[in-house]
Amino acid sequence: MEPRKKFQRQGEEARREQLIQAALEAIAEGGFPQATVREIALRAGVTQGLIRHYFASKEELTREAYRSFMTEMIAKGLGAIPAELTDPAARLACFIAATLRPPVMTHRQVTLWTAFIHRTRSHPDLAEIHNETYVAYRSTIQALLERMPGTETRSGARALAIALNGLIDGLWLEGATEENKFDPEEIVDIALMAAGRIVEVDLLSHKPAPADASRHDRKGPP
Amino acid sequence: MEPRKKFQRQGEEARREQLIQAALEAIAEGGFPQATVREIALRAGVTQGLIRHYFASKEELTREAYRSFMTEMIAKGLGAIPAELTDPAARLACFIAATLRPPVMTHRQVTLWTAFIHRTRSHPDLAEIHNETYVAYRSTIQALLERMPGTETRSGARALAIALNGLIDGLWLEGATEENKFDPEEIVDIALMAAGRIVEVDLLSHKPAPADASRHDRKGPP
DNA sequence: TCAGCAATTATGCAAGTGTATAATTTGGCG
DNA sequence: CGCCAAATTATACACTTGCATAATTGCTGA
Repeated sequence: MEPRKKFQRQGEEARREQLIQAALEAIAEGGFPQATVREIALRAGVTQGLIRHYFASKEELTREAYRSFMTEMIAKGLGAIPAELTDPAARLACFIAATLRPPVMTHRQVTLWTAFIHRTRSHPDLAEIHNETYVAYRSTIQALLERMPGTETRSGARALAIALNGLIDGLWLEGATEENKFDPEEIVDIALMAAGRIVEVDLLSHKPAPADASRHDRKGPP
Repeated sequence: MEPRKKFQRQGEEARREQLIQAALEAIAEGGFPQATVREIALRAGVTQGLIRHYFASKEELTREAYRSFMTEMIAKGLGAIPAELTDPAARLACFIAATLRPPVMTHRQVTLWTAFIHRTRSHPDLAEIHNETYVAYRSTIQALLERMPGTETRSGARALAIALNGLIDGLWLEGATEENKFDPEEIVDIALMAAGRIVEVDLLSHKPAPADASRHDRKGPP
């Protein structure tokens, strides 16, 4: 008879986070149907009973994973705007570029998004999370627009924010779909060109330089 | 003992179409997980064995449903452009407006799209269908652009087509998500404004009148 | 050190899934 | 009419799923 599996105890917080990450990994790699309780447990290196111990149901784990995913993604986009940058156009350009580059525009991210967005349609609790994060996202854009020329009226700002939001979302979706192999920076250039024309301000001249990929895996100088 | 169910024979073509429509209905209403073989059969008014008789597997039914759905949706958008319309700007405006109005921009359509797009990530055969239809869609836009000013160079036309495609897709997705209750025509106006600025041509003046809803359910005059 | 409790594993179960196969009915054709 | 292939129904099966519950183990505090 095989011996019982050895294990280490972990704090509640760490385990929950670990299970959430394992769930996201499973969904990203195999799609939602493959992300069974057993598969998630396997990836987390635990047995399936533990999931039930920390989450009342698989639905609850799904909810938390969705919230974690969306929150983190928005933070990544906003975090790319340097605090010391004051020019509204430059800030907007920064946000757009960050949204259309890794780690936000990624095959994995889009896959996860598509997985959740469908569930959103039949699960009101997921729809609520979608709403919260979506509103936060669009008001972010609107805030970036507010100090720019041509946005004197509220209705004007609203329309521009909706248009920009659509453009960015659409390009994000398009750009991370594996088959349309775009040059990494092409989507950013197109987005800045188009967004600039929509708000009638030159954004391309404020394009931030892409992160240097050669330094990506390094923590310090060689 | 209950008597065996009575049935009528139908031609192969009719049955296949019927099953495909039932599958789409099931997916649209209950999401992909609810669209089981039994559920689809129930909606089609047949027993589950029949599905297997016409489709080698559920996967095959899914494929055909996806293809049918996408083909029909593209046709709806293109079909809205009157043949006698020659002005390129007017034709583009027509296409955009049709894409952002019913029956293309609809909660049901977006729900179906989200259902399939996720499956696309793990099923190469579905990804292939996605690609086919997607390429057709974007080259449609590019064709509409080709005779417009500012698209002299190929690269210019390509960039504009990508931008426009992103804008339209993003607004389509946004506009049919139930929570953001937009005024029906608001999205169209915003799209024409933004697209017009991107291609630097006035599109709003070419906006086609919305279909008269009051005549919708009528076949003829009262 | 050791008892006790929470964390974790192990096992089982009922429901639902896609699919295979056998049994019937239908409609057309001689 | 009567027959036969094809269409359709009915039944069964093996498998997976989420969840519940019992059995163990690791850790901590006295």
